[in-house]
Amino acid sequence: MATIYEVSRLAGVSLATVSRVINNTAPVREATRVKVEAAMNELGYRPNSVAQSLASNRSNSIGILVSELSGPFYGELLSRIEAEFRAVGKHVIIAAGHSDAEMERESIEFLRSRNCDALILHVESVSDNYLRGLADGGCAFVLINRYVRAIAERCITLDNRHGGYLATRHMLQLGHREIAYVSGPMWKNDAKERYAGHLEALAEFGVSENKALFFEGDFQETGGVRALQHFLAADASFSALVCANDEMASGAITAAHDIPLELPDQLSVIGFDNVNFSHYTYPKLTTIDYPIAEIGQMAARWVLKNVYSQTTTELKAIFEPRVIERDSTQKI
Amino acid sequence: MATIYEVSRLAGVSLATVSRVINNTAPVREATRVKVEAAMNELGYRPNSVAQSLASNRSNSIGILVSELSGPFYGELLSRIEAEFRAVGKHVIIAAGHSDAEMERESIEFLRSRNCDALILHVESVSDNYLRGLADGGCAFVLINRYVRAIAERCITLDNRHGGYLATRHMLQLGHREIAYVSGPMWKNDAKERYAGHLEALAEFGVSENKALFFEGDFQETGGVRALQHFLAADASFSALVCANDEMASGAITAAHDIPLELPDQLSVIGFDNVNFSHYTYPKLTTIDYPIAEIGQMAARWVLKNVYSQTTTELKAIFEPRVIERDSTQKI
DNA sequence: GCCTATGATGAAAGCGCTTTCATTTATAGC
DNA sequence: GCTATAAATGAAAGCGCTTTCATCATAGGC
Repeated sequence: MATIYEVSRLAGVSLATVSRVINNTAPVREATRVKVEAAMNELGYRPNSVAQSLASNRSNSIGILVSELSGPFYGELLSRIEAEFRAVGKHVIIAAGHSDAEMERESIEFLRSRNCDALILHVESVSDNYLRGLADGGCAFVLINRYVRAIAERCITLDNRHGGYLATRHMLQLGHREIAYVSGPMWKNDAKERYAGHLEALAEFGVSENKALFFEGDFQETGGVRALQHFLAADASFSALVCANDEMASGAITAAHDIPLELPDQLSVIGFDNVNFSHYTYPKLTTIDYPIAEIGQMAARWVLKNVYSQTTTELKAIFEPRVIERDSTQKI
Repeated sequence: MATIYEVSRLAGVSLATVSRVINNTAPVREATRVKVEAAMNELGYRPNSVAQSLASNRSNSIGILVSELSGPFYGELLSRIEAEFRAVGKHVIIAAGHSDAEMERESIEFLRSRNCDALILHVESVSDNYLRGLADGGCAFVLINRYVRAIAERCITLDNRHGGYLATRHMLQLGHREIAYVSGPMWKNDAKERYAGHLEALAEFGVSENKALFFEGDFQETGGVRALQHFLAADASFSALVCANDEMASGAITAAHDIPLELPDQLSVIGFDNVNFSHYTYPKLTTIDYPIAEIGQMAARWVLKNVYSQTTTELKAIFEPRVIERDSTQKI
């Protein structure tokens, strides 16, 4: 691989000048630029990005930490973030935190040791305090899907509470009054918020909460299966099932088929997230849209603006969910 | 951030010695090692990976190019590859090629310009010739899910033909004789191979091919929908539907529900890939397992062995598919 | 034509590490 | 105790770039 030195020799100019034409960082006479470009072409020169990083103290790499690389949710996120950075010649290093505090911390350290210019973090288990400390320590990062007051300006979130509210309100507006709720793990913030929204909608319609119609699942498909079995075994009476995510909704639908229960005639089901398999269920799942790609895009733009000082469109910190009505819900 | 120089000063040794304890690259007296480690701890020293890369000509980064970052298929692949490299302190840079020759080429160049030590490529559009040239050019890469004879030692593939064979044989063994086939785009190699396997199974059972029962789809859900509509509109007679991937199978199932057609009573459907949503369909999809995670793992090990000279378990180049029987197929 | 302001360019000093080679120190053999 | 050998360490030269600072060329103002 040719180096900048060889290019400078061939073009008959100094290293500095070649660097200038590469980075367009200072005016260069047209004739000189042409000479340099010709030399670069002749040698098939490509700058060594590692050397550039060392000298400029910029790696042009952004670390992304998500809980899982697989699963329908994060793929879209990564996809959008990658596209956004790729367009400006920066690259993305990925790591998985697996919803475990220790692994999340270790992953963050790993990414930092890689000299990332910035991090985009989707962490669930690490403490608010840790994140605050990270920010104080001068680490450039933006937080996705989590709100930490002390570093509010770095948080990009979905209004989960409103989403929970919309889901249950949708059922209420269809006339349902006996509404079972399958929550995610209550230690997870989004699970708590969605549930709070659920209660809010119930209250608004004057429906009192029935503890027998609450089940804490695990955000996995099996959680939905167990939830439905639990409600049925307890002989609970309900015409609608609100699930805190699509995986559990899908599990519940599967379990319902096995009973069998006619959907949506005997039971209306709504999910949350609008992951891309949600229309593969039968009946197609009504759900709450989680604009994860947009959120990823916004996170990327946050980095572009705050770390790379690029002017960009207005940043948006809170995204609004909305109901996607398909076939799994119905008037009672 | 502390530098190696400060550590050496504090420990009262030379740069070289500190480097030796960091990399464990030459024997260091125990007492010295302890001093150095104490100094590193005191300063909270972490080596600058960019400087390491520049000096050692090793970036410890591996570029991964897949068609899409989203979608059920690639997530698992990335997940496994990341885990494998992470365990040995290396990181993964990702890029998407979007099944477009130009973008694939550009992505490869992008990754190379990032000084990746090796590339793991899942490319569909770029030519065999280009790949051969890449190999000749000294680029270290391994190819996933594609076989190019000239660089066979770099290819890790699934036996797609055998998979296609298994899918159709499964139907034949259930007693089906009128079997419709929904192919992927025939310019894609795996689509061609799977179809070849289909024909092989038909031949083995003495069933002659019926052109009216072939449809070329796009590997997308809509392709499956259109396929079923096409066959029905043509008034074709068939009791089984073999789809070249799960997306199309899912589309076909959706379309069948709309007719409505009782599944699997009136029609047996089989997919291919065993992506993670395939059991969300109703009835749960019988399919051919594509061990994508294992393939990813093998690709990572190929790199570990051939690029980083690590001793590792035996490498395997061809993986075998197998039938995953669920509820969408049934004896006739 | 001379002076100044400005635009172009080059020399050279890093960036933080690895690695070679020479030197020093410890170990063993007698 | 002395030499031959091995083990441990240090000095210094890069790795390929960016960036500061000084210098040189050019053009306009009078």
